[in-house]
Amino acid sequence: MMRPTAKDLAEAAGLSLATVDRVLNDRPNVSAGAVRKVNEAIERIGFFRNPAAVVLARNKLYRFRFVLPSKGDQYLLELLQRVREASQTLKSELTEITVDQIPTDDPHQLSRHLASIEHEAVDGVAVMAPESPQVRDALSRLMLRGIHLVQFLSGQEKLETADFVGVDNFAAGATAGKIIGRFLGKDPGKVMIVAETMVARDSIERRRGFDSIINQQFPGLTNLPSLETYGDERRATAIIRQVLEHNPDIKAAYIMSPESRVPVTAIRQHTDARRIVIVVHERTPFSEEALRNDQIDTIIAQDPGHAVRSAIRIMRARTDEREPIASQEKIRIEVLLKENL
Amino acid sequence: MMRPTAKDLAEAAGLSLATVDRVLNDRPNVSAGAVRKVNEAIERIGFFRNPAAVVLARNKLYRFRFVLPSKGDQYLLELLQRVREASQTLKSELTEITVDQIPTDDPHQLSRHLASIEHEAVDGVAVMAPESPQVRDALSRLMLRGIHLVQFLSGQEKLETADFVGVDNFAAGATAGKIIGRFLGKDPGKVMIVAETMVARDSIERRRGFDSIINQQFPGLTNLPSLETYGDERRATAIIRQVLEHNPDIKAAYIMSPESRVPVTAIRQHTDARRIVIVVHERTPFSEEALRNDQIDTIIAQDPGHAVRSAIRIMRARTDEREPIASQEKIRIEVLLKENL
DNA sequence: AAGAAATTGAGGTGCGCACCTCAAAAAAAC
DNA sequence: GTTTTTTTGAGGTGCGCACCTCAATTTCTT
Repeated sequence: MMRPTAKDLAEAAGLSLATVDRVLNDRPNVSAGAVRKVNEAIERIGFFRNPAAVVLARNKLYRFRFVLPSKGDQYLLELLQRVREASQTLKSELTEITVDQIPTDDPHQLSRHLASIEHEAVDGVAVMAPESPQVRDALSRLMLRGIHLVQFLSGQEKLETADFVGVDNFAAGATAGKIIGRFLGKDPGKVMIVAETMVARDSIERRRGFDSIINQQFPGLTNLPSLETYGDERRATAIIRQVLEHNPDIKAAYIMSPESRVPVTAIRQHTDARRIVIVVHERTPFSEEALRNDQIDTIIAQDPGHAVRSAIRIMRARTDEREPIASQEKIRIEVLLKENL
Repeated sequence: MMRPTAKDLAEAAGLSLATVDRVLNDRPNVSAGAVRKVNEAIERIGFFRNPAAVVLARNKLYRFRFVLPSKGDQYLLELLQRVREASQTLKSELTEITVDQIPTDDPHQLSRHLASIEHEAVDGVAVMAPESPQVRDALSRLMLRGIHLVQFLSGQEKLETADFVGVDNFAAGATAGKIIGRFLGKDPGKVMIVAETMVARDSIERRRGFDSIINQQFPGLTNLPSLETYGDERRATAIIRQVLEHNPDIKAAYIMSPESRVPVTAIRQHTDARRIVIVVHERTPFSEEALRNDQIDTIIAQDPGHAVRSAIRIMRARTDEREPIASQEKIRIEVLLKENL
């Protein structure tokens, strides 16, 4: 009836509590036979450590940190909000979460910052930053110091030994392509593609996914070269306008950057008469509103709340030396229409 | 530096540990002044009970139960699988989950079963069952007995005092309508709609949502009356065939029931030449495969794993007398294409 | 003012485990 | 066979809280 305790386990294994404790906690000086006996008994009586007792006895705080860009778009704000929420909720669960905002586009500064993170201060770090060899090295060294790393929402080339939280950007691009292709039907036309920069790995993969679908399945459509805004509003508005004027047969636009306000506004200003299909990334107050007002047609999103919680769960599991549950930690590529917002 | 403990709290409040304990656990014989002092001190020093210690001291198991239909489709199997998974994971977290499979379409039997659930045996129950006044009463009585109820994935009319886990079926139907409308473009045509039965509230709401979008936004399309399969394969195949033959201008099909194998197979048999758009509900091995093979175009899904975990989290929160975190517990209407499976 | 009732304090126990020490027993090495 | 090393056992402490008892103090009654 009652859950078996370690004492029951010791009895079942025919050993003392001390030996059982040694086996359970991988302490030295245990014979192979004892290990076997204990494991057998665990199976036999169905023993589980009471996690509450473990936490209490270890009396340890989980200390996790998010390293995020210092400036960014609305999506970043959403993300920060979710981290704060999670932090609040987890305060009562022995988990302390801090956020460092760093100019992540400066590899020097970022890797210096990463180098300054001590194992004494933190158990796990979730980093969202663009790729660079320096950063990659800094991350590797972080892991060597025994800190559990989560590569958070894209950026770096995947380190094999680190966990990753985020979507498959090739698939995300492909999904955008499929939506645009199907919404346009058989009419031929051109597709405008806007990115903040094509240096980032995310943009490259999205573009590849997008191209692959359009080229294979929608031969009537032609993808224009990617427009890069460099986060500059004036530049963005100008080049979008120019491209729209030179290509009256543009039927759709794919905004790959998480910041969609500037491109969408620019497009809408110059296409009053034409109704072109627009697909953007990430759910933000702006994109949500735009979807509601029929300014855009679809949002391809990854739920930031999910991502944050998933990263935390993974860091927690790693700290406990457990395997994360893969199925639960996969971030879905969400397709949002006005109807399922 | 250290987390404040109850002892620190007592000191800060200028009271004894015993009184603090009385306040924290709502025990009798405490003056209003003491309550005030303690609450003030809690705010001041930022006290949180160590949940691990609470669980350990209370030494109590969470006992939750899922009441599900006894027979059903692949989606039900998925659901059972997810419940088993969660049950396995939570075994190590003092949570015990049982499943009762009941012929939920027999209100007598179901309400008798619900009546037999004792508060001594279970802290919370998640019920998935079609609506009926009898069942509704049985559920109300269940709650009066102090058992926390979650209305699980549709079925009953919502009880105000109970929690609900599931999607908005009107919105789900609307989403299906939007997809079909946009995929078909401007071509006029008819849409076939298949349900298991139109008695169930879910089907009715999905149909209403679907109709509202098609009628408002896609005037070229006409929705045919709902075909009811009653879960009978032969009947389903026959009526689908008949309707397809009588309506050569059918351009799309919306399968509302979670069982999509029979209708999709029937449709594909009789539309080799025509390529009609098919939207189905729920991700199952069949629907997933069909999407991969281009037999269908879109799946509207609600993640069963999510739903199960959400129901458990809610029952747990209620048992702890905490508020569930609403934002985390909302089940999304997922739009699945081949690309974002 | 005396008795009754309500409130507070002091102190103990147990929840299940981690972590520690010291002695005893068993196995290995010589 | 003796010494060294390894393995085991017994026992204790503390983690932070819930829950209980009994006595002491305060507040309310009349």
